[in-house]
Amino acid sequence: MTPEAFIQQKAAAAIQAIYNTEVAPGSLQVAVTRKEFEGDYTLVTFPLLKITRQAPDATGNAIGQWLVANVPEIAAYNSVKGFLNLSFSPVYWNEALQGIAADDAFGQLPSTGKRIMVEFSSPNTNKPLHLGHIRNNLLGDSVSRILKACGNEVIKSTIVNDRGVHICKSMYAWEKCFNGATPESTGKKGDHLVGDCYVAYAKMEKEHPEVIDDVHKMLVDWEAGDPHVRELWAMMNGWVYKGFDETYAALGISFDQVDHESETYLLGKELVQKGLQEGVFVKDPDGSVWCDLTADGLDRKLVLRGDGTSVYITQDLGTAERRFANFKLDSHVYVVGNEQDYHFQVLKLILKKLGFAWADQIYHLSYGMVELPEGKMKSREGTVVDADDLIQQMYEEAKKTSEESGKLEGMPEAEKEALYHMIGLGALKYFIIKVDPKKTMLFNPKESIDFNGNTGPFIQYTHARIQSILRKATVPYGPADTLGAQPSAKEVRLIKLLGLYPGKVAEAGAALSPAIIANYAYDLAKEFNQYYHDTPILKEENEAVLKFRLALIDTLARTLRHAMALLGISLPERM
RNA sequence: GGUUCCGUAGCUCAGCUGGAUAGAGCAACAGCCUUCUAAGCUGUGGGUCUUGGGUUCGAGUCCCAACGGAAUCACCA
Repeated sequence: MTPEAFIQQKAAAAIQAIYNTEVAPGSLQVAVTRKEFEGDYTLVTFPLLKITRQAPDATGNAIGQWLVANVPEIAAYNSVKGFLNLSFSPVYWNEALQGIAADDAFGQLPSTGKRIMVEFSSPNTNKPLHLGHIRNNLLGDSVSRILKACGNEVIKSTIVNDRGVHICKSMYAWEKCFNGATPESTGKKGDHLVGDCYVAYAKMEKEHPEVIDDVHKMLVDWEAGDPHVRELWAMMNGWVYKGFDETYAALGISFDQVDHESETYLLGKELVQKGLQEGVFVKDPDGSVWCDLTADGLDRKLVLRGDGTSVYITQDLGTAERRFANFKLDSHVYVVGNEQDYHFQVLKLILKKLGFAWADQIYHLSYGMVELPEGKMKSREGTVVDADDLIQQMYEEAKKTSEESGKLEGMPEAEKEALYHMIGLGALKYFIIKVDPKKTMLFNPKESIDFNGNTGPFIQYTHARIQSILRKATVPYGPADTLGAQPSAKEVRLIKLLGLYPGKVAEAGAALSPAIIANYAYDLAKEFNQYYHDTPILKEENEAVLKFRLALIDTLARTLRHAMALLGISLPERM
């Protein structure tokens, strides 16, 4: 039970005893005491005045007195202007810490028995990944880990947009003006080469607008299964996949289920027929099929063209239906930019009209764009921040900082390399993930990403500090030692923070917001560094106190590792 | 024009279901390494929480309106 819930329960008993009135424990307001006041948790008494018929302070005093007299865990109280501040006994905190230290699965919530699919990344195959994709990938990966920690079974999925006019554009340009260039012949990553083709095409179209007709013919040929076009398509997509795989590997991201639009783009057509029969859709004289959403405050939405071909939402309807059926999903999270808010609103609504009960279990994790100081990234103007470049840049920054510090002497070269990657990635991931997903965020390439302050490396560094102490410890220690000494005020603060963690995991899962975990991890690291600064650990002569502290910081390190792992960030032993 | 999201320190961001004097980091300035890792710690300065109403004992938080910014409203994906 959390300390808040404990106080709610006991305060309700107090009110019952003193005022002979029953209140629901959950309705009582309990918050962490502000640090300028004495106490651990605060009961807000204002809402109780109607029951007590007393002034705020008198109410606080009455309840406080009863609690101290009847609840052994509560050691002291003071009442200030309607705020009843309660202090727990030291033993309470010892036991709280012990509970956490002895729990190997601390941070892992009980199973819900639910299966959730998280779709993210879903790239186009005509250009390399950029910073916007990184935000998508990191959010999707992290949310998957968080939902797992919340006790769900999670299936990470992506749908590769491998067909359509965009890839035909790259194919067209490659045939016209790349002289058979390949990743091997140019030494270029495949996705970058195909991206170059796309840029080259844009230039061609500007000078000769008629080339678009050839591209459209290519698309028609593709759909007809023309061997030459299919072969070219397969080859170029193959290059892109290889390039993407490298980027995913560098980011530490993987999928359980990979779909390709070339295989799913025809899905949803039967669903349209079903909708027509049920009167959910209507057919216009030209043969096109629509869903009328005007009664819901939206427009009419096309679901099938007059020539019988599908539009984007057609296959999305079909894909959703197939996934819920095939995987027996309880819910489905789509990590897609906020530019598609309207699309998902419509998608859910149509699925609901088609009678699917699970339509309400579709969540659009809508995230904001990443902007540069000059505004939006534009591939045509060359202001896109390339994912591979950025990852490389962070690695170099980490290497430089590490070498300057000189702390890695004697470490094997291979280990150093791995560490630079870990730190560079940690900086990048944390930078992106600490921001509330729904907010537009700013990236300034000139300032790059900091390694000081509220950053990934700060937390990694904190962890390395703790591990350094634990390595040097000469006495054994374990969960039982958490009972061996009375915690100081700073130690109580740390234990209190630790206790918040499972709640933060639940909160992050409910809000689909990894930022909650990131900010928590920062608070915990920050608090430890203050503690570290003025509390010597290894120098402590009282062995019971020494062991208590070792057990405490070991638990801290473990919790930091767990939290950061939910963000896909590893913490080093040294740095 | 309709809908949705956003607006907190010079900059980047926190702020839990409404609670006490709105917090961090960066940048600026001043300190702390013969002492467990200075990627750290301590301190100073910096705010009409866009504005105006409303609900409430109490509003950065909830409601309404205005202003500013973004996205979207395709037989594109």
